[in-house]
Amino acid sequence: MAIERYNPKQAEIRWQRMWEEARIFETDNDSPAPKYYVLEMFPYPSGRIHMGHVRNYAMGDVVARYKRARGFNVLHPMGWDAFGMPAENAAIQNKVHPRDWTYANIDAMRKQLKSMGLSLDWSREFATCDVDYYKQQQALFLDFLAAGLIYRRNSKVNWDPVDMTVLANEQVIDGRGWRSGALVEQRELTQWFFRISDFAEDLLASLDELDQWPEKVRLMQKNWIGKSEGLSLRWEIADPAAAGGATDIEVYTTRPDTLYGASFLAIAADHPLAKELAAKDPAVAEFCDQCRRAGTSLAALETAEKIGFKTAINVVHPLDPEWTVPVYIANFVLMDYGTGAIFGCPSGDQRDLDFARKYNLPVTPVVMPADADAASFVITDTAYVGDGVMINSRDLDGMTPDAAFSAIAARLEAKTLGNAPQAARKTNFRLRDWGLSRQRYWGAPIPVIHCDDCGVVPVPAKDLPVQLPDDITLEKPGNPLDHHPTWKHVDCPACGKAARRETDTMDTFVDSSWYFARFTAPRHDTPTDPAVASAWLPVDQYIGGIEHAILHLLYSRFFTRAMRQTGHVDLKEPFRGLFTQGMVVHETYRTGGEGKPEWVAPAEVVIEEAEGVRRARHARTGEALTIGSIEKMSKSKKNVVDPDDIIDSYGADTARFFMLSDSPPDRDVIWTEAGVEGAHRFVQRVWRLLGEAAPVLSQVEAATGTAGQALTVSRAAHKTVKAIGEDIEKLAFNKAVARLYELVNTLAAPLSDVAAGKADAELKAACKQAANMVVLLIAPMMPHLAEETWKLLGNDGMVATTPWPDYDASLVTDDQVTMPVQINGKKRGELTIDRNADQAAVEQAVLALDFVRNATGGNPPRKFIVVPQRIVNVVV
RNA sequence: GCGGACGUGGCGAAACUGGUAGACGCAAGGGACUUAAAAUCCCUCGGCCGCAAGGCUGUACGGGUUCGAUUCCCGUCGUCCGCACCA
Repeated sequence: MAIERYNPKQAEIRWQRMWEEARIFETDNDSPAPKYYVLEMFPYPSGRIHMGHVRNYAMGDVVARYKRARGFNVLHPMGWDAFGMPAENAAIQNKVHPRDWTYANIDAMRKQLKSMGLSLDWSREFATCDVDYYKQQQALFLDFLAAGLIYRRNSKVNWDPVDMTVLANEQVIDGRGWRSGALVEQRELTQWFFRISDFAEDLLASLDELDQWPEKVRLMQKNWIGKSEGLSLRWEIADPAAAGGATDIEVYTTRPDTLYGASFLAIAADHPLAKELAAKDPAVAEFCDQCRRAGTSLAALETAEKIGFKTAINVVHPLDPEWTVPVYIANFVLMDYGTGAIFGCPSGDQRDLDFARKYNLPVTPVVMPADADAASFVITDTAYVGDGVMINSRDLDGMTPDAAFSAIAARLEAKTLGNAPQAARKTNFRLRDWGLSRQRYWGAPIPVIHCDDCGVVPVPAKDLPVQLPDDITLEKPGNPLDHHPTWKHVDCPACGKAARRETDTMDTFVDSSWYFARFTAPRHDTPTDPAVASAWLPVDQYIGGIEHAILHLLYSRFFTRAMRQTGHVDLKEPFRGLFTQGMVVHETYRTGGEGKPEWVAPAEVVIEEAEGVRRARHARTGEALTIGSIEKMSKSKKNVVDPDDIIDSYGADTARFFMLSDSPPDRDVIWTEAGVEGAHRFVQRVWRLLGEAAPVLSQVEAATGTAGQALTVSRAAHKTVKAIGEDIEKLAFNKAVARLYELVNTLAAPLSDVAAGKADAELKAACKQAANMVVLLIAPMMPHLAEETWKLLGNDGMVATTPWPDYDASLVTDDQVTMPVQINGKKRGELTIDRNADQAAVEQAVLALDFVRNATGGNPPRKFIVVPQRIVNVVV
């Protein structure tokens, strides 16, 4: 019987409307069902969704629909990370207000997302640029400020003197502003900071509990936090007059065990002592300037030679009053790590060694490998950083470095210099406090007021929101809020005198550090409804790109702790499960010219294959094109495929299904036209097979088969139900897809028999059951096709509200197992035997096999290994 | 430089906890149906030998442990990612 091809265009819109009208994806906070919160990283409203979004949201939607079918009360919201620079850039380029540009983009993208048929609760939607959202964020700011979690200090920033703006490190390219091209200056500005470094220890320790996070992300965060244990140690200045009165220099070291190998001290160019010397000596000043200039260019750092400036200062070795070492100012010492000063042990640190060789400083080995000979062990051009045994270290000789560390730490902690212990054990972190001030318009205003008399005065909570003005000029360089004629002028809330608003806005990372909490009660009149937030959080499954492995996730973890401290939530870790999905990549095509490639979009390319060689040519001009490497879809390489085009020609189900098939979800997936067509063939195949059998099956009650072909059908279906459930739990969507193909392949013949009227009652019943299972199994991935076929098969209600099918455990294990039989570890045959056959029975059966008898020659085998239900190995 | 991940057919991949390597898909080749095309269906598809049955070989490379290794260990090569003068 012929059946019309499936028309996704009509069906998909129809079902999207049905779901929306029935409001089945709107989540009730009061449902008694167990909660499940699945969240995909919310998008920046750039204007159009891209294939990366399709992949991300397809995955999240599988989880959401699956968990819903499993009886969970699922929260699956969507919103917009809507503040940020692109809106300002667009405003300048297109003369459109950042707000209008942003909300227009949101409208366009919402429409696109809706066409994907995602089971989202749109009633909770918000954008971070909504006044209500940033009002609540300002309230959080005030609470954090009151709790001492935010402070203000001077800090160096990258300043673009042409655009008159602060640049993020990523916006500084080769020492120049990314847009103006002007040489970037280092400026000191007063900035607001979150005290994230106070939480370093806890943020690090809690990583161990995040066992549903990728190991890779945990490791990246661990390295980013960068804990090191060492000793803070003061060296007495031998000649205080040369140091302008300072009496000691404090250094930080993780290797106090190498103290007897010390041959110099080095301080950063920004060290207070260096600044003091520079004030008196132009040569020092010149050297320090040179260090700072080199420091602005990241590229220069990699190749920078270690250079130093020898000061007139000498310091006394902490363990030998007769021993002094010189003090250098050095370009490789950083002021913002440790104390900005180090002691150099050239034998145990490559940088120190390079430095010592350059300035002819002594190199004394103090640690050698345990099996080396102390008399002959020398350091030439490679420092020895490994473990081993102490040498040339007086009474420490023979100890391990660990023991020497403790011994020296104990000795110097007990010794006093001035009126204080000379040394103290100290833990250092690489993690810096998070600067949140941005000198921009399109962000949440920082709600404080500066008063000449009262200083910094928080905006009273009743005066929130501090709303962005609409009438701004973006063409003029600098911060639009600062040069707005009236906005910043207010009266001081404390004394009533004329005062000024803070004109800085918040870093957009602030917006995304708590949105997951806001979704739990998005219209509440405080940042969260603490009881509701605590019931929903943590997010059970968070899905997004690996590019947020450090900053966004770390900031969100900090924010959750800070919100707990201020009573907004009662948990520490916001995301229980994290999944980082791979990118969508595509071949690139370019015109032949070697010098300047012209990239050509896939939509304009025709691929031909002859004699195993793929060739590309331009669809319009016929010009031969070079097929380039496979890369992340990007505008610059033009290798983008527009989701709208795909949904338009194949439907959302095909796009979703293809995004989930083939590649493991954490790996990159290659978008190919052939692959999409393969996915679409499957959509049509399911439709055809079920559709042709539907006239019969819709008249039949589903039942499990008990014998013959009916039993085979039921076994296959039940096994797949079990396997796909397990696959989705593990987010192994590619495997779930493979099993669907497999099941549909085995059902093809029986379903054709049913359609042709060649099936008996039992087979029909088994096929009905199996067909229903297929529909329910494809539903999380291809929800529209599922609804359509569900109806076709004569079932009631919507798949979206139908529970996940149960499988019969007795059907998923076979009575007989076929085990490979190996002789000396090589497979020589098979044995099919009762599943529960004991060792002796297996042994007897195996020894009776012809090829085994030939191999053993009738003799008893040397060894006989049986792994039950797995394999047999006979060693002869 | 430091840290980590990975390396399996022409391609994307699968293989539970050390137990039949290559499921499933794509591409390719052959065939059926068709006036033809599309669609659909059937067959082949790691390499070598063989008419066949079957055998040998094969998971980057070289070793090792084991009855048995894609999986564990050591070394080499390659690719990718993160951090980076962090004391």
